Amino acid sequence: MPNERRRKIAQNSLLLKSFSQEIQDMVLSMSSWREYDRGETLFLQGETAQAIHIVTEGWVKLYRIAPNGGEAVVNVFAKGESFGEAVAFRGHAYPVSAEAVTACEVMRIPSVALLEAMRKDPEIAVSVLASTFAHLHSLVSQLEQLKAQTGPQRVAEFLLELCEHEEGSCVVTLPYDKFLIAGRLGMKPESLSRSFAKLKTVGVHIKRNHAAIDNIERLRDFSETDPVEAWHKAQ
Amino acid sequence: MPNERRRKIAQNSLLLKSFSQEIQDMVLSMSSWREYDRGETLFLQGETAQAIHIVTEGWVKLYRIAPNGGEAVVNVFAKGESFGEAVAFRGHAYPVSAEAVTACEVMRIPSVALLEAMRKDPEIAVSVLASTFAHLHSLVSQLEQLKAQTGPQRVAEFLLELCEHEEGSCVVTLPYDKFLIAGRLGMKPESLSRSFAKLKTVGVHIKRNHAAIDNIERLRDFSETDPVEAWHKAQ
DNA sequence: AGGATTAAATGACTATAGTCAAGTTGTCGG
DNA sequence: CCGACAACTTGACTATAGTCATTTAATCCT
Repeated sequence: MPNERRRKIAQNSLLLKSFSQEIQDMVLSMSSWREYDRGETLFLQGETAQAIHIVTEGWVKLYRIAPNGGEAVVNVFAKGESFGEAVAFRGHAYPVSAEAVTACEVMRIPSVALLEAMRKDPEIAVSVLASTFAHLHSLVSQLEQLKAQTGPQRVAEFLLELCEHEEGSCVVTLPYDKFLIAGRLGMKPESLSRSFAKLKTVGVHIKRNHAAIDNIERLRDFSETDPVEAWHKAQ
Repeated sequence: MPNERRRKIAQNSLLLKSFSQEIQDMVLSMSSWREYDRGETLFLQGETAQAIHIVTEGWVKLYRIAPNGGEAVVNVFAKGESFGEAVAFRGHAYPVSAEAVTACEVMRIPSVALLEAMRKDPEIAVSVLASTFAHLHSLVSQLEQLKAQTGPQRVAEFLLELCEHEEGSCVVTLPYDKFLIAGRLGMKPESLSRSFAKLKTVGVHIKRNHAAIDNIERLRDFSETDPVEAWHKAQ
């Protein structure tokens, strides 16, 4: 039975937050919950999905191993985020594998719980769709970044997403190790390191797992500039 | 009011095919339908979605313009495919723009039609999720390809998806022009051209808009091999 | 059929990112 | 405080893909 802190985080997730109190309680009472060590596997691609997951602590990565052996990080989820909605609902095979990248806590909502909730209130389906749409949107953004931006620009955008503010300067904490950030951005750790070095010219300084951004607008400008211009600026 | 041919195609779409006859009729009676010339815009990113689209003839591309001006083709849809489910349902802004890449016919299902259908039969939501999941899955595959495969390997995979069979030889028709194929695969037309040239060494020959594949298994082998090995093979 | 227009292929060159190897820094346990 | 280990950075080199210019081929239009 989930404790209070976990309940709260799960209830605030995009998936559950618009449910009525009653349905939230029902769903949560059917859910189980587990801790994972760093590096542990939650599920593998090809397994049949029977549950939706909500991260209540730590970070979980979804990745895919291509037939040629290459790993592609599809997404990394933080506390309060859910994944696997659309798959679990249909009982399909997972198209990705999931692994704990830090020690973490994950809530597991059996798909039958949601199907039952949906029967009580068809509006539930709209919430599930909303979560799924958020994932869809995030994938579309990633595709855009990979196809239309250079490495340093993707890194800039990644940092900007971590910023709380829209302007001025700030210091952000890198949420997970650089190896994983590189994977998430579709590059090798060495390239990430070189991208960071290039960003020095637009006022970004990396120290341990913190990035100091002198001027957020300047960084945004860099990420939104044409690659060839950006190159001149970074000289 | 949709004619018979269009009805049939729409009814066979992943979105509508599992609906009961009655609900299909209701949804279709609320739908409208339009022809577009090549190059015409169906909608632009940022517009509010109020309908789901089903292609009943021709090809439609979804693309996104990055802030730096780069275009990223997110997907290209053929006859019988639907898009925009998750967005329309929520009334969000489209995250992508849509354009006719050939002259085409598109059916427009207002989201209210589906919401009403869902109220009659909550199982409808499962169909919508199924379609959405298919899109999600396709995006995940694309990400994997971009992150973990070389250009020629992506082209090989693209050709394999067009094949009807699993083995032997075959001739496939390139569904749209090379400029668009290049965009879909995240490369420039010149690179696509060079990729085709490399695929000659694994028995692929391009003539006009047809690709002759001598041996499907050999091509699959190429697309699934480690990039460095693939390089030696293609020498 | 023939010239005009567009699509595609090729060549030369550059940039961007990957690879491999060596160095640096930081962390943790004793 | 020191050594061992891991994470990260840097350097040299290579490959892969992008850019720009040019050639070749295909299509269109009277």
